[in-house]
Amino acid sequence: MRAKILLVEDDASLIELVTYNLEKEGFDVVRTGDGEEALTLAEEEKPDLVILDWMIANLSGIEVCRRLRRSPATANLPIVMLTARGDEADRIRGLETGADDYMTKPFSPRELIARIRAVLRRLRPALQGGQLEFAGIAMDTTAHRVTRDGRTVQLGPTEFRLLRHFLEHPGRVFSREQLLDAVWGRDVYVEQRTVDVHIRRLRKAVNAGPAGEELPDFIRTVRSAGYSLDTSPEAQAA
Amino acid sequence: MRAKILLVEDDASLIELVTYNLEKEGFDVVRTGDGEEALTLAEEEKPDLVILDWMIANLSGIEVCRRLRRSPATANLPIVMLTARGDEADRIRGLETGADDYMTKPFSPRELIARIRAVLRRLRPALQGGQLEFAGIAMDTTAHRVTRDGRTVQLGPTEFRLLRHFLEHPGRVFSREQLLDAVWGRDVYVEQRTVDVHIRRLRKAVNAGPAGEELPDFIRTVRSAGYSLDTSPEAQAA
DNA sequence: CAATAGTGTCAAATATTCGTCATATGCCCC
DNA sequence: GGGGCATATGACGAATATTTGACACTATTG
Repeated sequence: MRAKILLVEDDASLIELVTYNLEKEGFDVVRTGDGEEALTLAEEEKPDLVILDWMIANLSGIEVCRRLRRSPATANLPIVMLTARGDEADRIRGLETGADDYMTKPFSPRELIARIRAVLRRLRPALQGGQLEFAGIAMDTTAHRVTRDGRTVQLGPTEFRLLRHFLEHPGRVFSREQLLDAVWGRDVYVEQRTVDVHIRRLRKAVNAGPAGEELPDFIRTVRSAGYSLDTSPEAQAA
Repeated sequence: MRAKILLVEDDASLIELVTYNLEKEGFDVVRTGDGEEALTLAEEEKPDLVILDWMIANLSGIEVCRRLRRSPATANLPIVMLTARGDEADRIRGLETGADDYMTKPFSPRELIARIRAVLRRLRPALQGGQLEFAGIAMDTTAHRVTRDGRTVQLGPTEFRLLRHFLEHPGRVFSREQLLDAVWGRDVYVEQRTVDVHIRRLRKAVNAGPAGEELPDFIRTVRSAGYSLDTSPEAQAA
């Protein structure tokens, strides 16, 4: 998932420089140079992070920061302040008002990116790792939660590990033996056919539609070879 | 609760300066100038944050950072790198290796404190003596008060810490072992099943409705994995 | 120092998940 | 079209994991 960044800045050349670098790094950028508008955009666009200049029109950056923190909808939005005021007192004031990081101009775009990533790494683990996704099936490994098209799917521990293994190796075909090694453990003695049963349980749970009916199967049976996530174009489209 | 800070630094005058300022601000400080020892202390002392100098004995700061991130026990420990190397490339390397913030010498102690607070505000909201809230359950960590839908909930000390831990990491699943480490302390020998009992007591206290009846459970049991705050959409709606 | 609240263990009661089997169904090749 | 396999499916007792109530013991409080 791409992270969306709200850039609040009124210096045209800086906007260009920062936008260019952010987009190059795979972020979506929304821009404004106006403090009031920044507050509106923060609510409406639901950005993952705000870069906030101190000197902007209508409302100072620090005031925007304060208001963002006060509104429940944006109280947790990560904020990186970015400004020409290099004064120690200002930096401290910015941080105490609720900014997560503070950089003074002139700054290195690469360092800005690195700091943004550091903040996001903390705040949106989902944007980093722990999150696996495939054709509408999403797994959060830290929360131990699986959803299909947004609806929670109930899985037993073994089915959970099995699905994780498939999601970690999309498309690849695994023999029953390989699956037993990877999912059950190398030294467990279990019938190979047991895998079939768990594949069945996994299919049943994940393919169950909202109205009790069947969604397209996401596991491909490869006769005489094993199973894999179905990465064929038809399955993807579904 | 006072936050404990591990200061990894070998310049005596800096140690003194930083320690003085941290203690004045109400932090507990643990110190070492040795990289290997830093790793041991990070595990044993369970600090809330590490201040890490780049140039230290035995292992470089960056290597310590890398290893802290790699070990599951310390992977989430906040790290502020602090060093004379002001090189942009070094700063970026530090941030990319997993540091949460990066300051270069010479630095202002007040700014260091402000940055530490900014990081802790994110990572350990409870240390700031704030308000934690989730789905109608509110905890005032300074007043040691918990309410559900406005009604006060009576909790024992252990249940309180347990709930706080969940509120600080919403949605994340913790094994019994992790909970014992985090809530009871690393060196306490207690049966893992004891966790179940406290989960039960916590549930009983918090889920008790006004008319003596049951509110929806806010803790999710993840079979064979542990427990978590229930952040599923269904639970949120309730 | 008595009263009360809080803790950690245990064991019985439940609840869920697992592995296997027998049978049904499908697929491929002759 | 008919073997001969391979996979799918439903059922079930066994194995695991969690919930719960009771109890003895330890802090804490006044």
